[in-house]
Amino acid sequence: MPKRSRSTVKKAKPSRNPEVTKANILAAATEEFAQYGLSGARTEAIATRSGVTKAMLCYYFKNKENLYRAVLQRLVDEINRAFQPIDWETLSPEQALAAVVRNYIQFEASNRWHGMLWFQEAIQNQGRYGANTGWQTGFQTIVDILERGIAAKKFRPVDPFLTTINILGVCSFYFDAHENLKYLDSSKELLSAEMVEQQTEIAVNFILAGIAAR
Amino acid sequence: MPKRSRSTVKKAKPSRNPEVTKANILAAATEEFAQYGLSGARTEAIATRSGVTKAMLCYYFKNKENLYRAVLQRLVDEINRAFQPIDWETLSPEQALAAVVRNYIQFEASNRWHGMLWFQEAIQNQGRYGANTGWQTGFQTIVDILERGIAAKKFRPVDPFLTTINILGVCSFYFDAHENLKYLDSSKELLSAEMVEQQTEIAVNFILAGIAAR
DNA sequence: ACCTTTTAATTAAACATTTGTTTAGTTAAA
DNA sequence: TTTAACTAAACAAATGTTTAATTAAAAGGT
Repeated sequence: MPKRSRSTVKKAKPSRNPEVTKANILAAATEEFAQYGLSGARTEAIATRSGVTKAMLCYYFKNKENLYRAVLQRLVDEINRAFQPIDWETLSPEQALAAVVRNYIQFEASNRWHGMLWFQEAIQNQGRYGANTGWQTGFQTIVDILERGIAAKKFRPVDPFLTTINILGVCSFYFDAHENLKYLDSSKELLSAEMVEQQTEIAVNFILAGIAAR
Repeated sequence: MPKRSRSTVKKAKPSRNPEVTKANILAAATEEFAQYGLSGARTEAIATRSGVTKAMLCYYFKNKENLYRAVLQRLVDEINRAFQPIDWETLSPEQALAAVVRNYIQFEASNRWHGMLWFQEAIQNQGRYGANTGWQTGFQTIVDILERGIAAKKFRPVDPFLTTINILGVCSFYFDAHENLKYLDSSKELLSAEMVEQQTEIAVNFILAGIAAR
């Protein structure tokens, strides 16, 4: 039997603080569910990762399925919060798109498990547990900007729906697939701040050039 | 407990033909491993999906881990075969890149489980079982074309490594994430021939415009 | 402050299923 | 009759959940 990967969550000693313990469990569960999905995740592994016993998971979250729901809910809250700040209407279509792309890449970079988790949710559970609310927010924002840019003749008359998918692909793929990509050039540390910064600029230029009117 | 999704593999009646049976098992296992990964996949499910008993899996493949290896190996063979046909050197950089992109999208479209399986392999097993041979072939091809196009001043002086990742992102994301994306517009059948054709053209234009010299 | 009582967080062990693998037997083709 | 494909049932190990006991903190009375 193959060994499972180690956690990046610090195994805190029992804190006897319900909020801290719950947060530790949620963090560990997020990792485990992102890697293995609902059915593949092991409660034992989540317990070890968060430094508590399996019984604690049921104590705070009743059961595995419920814990999974809690993890998804927290993620939805996080992404919704992350997409508040920018005031899109005051920017030109190009500036707005660049801002959204940077924002989205930044979010993917600081929430390594986000994309993976929705991915697992979709292919294992057909979105039963979250109706994939995780994508909707960012998606509509980009569609709107594209339509505005097309109307203003700043962008080519591309299909907004498919083009938004391709833009999200550029933003997500680097992070979602980085465990695969790292084998292609072992000298590059894909998640380092410098590489992420470099990829951000390249992605922004690539996307803007890809839809610019000429 | 959540129910698992149904299979698209026809449950053939016992054929008493070792080759056919092995092929059925491999097809069913490919789906199951793509959805759930090595540890999450259930031998019971693979057996049901291929219309045989669990014992057959051990009979032909010894154990789950070995069956997984066989699935990965078959995938590597398939992708290597798929990337033979095109004679890159006789084409211009633009033509060559367009051809590779079309070819790759075509491959993703007809091998729904390919991308998902390497994804699971990477995040669950850190590439232990295949060293991610699945990406290498297509990747280097694109890097070479980009370098040729840059040298010929047909392409902007982009970073070939990161740009190739972004190109692969555009080609893969539509299919890898389609279980998520389908919730965004339920009126569109993303894997239909027409939609795939449309997405192919949009992706080719988007990519070529994204790196073209101006 | 000090001791007792209560409450809640936590654990260890038990339990019932599930799951991967093996065994022994059965069926059909050669 | 022999051989190989295949099945049903048994087995042992794992896995999700529950139970009962333990620990530490908070609360309350003197």
